[in-house]
Amino acid sequence: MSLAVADPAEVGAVGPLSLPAVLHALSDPVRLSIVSQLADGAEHTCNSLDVTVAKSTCSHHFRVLREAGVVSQRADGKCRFNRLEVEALEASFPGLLDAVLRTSQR
Amino acid sequence: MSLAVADPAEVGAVGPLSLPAVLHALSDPVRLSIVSQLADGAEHTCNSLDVTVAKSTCSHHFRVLREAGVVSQRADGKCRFNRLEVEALEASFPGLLDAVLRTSQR
DNA sequence: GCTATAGTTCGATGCTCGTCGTACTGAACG
DNA sequence: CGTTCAGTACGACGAGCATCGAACTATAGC
Repeated sequence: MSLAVADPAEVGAVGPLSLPAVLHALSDPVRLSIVSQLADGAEHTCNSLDVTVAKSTCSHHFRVLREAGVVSQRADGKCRFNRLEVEALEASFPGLLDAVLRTSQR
Repeated sequence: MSLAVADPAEVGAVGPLSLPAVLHALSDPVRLSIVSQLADGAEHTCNSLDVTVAKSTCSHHFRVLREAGVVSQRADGKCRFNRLEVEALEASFPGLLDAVLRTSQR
């Protein structure tokens, strides 16, 4: 069964946005790279990103980012488009994303 | 012997200040609380902080923060005074500390 | 010299995490 | 219907981590 209710790792996991969870999600180099690549504002599929890990590992990292509320996912046909949750992050932790991206993108 | 050379967890661990390491150091609730309490700019000893963990655990957390370059330590008699490395953090990751403190202090 | 105090170090323990390959699901396209 | 493609779920494995108590070091005070 899969009725698309509020799964823990559902697409737009709208939780209280815990700061430790967000910081932990950003503390992994692979996830930091993902977030960095997602920062162009466009939607990306898992495959369209430049990651050096296996597919399942990539899926795991997206799950962590999703559960922390850092990214959201939208299914469209075969693909799942991922988006940085810029507004939600900015609302909860103003300036945090900017500070992280400023140094990780360079 | 202890000639005060460059130990890995020396007082003023001046490394390249890795962003993942800093984020990981800040991603633990206990350490976040420590940093938050250190944010008044004053120096604190381990004992003068309000932490709920054992002494050895506290020492461990300070070590992690030290190795990430988030805090530095100064020995004076029996006590070790800890300081937030505001300048170093601001130089490496401008705005990051502010963004973290703004939401964790409230 | 003893004792109290502040912190570190040292196992030990149990949990979490990052990684992988494989199996699975679900959609598109013949 | 069968196949391919995108992504997830499931173990499994090794490493790291948070936690503790106990032993240790070093300083200060008596």
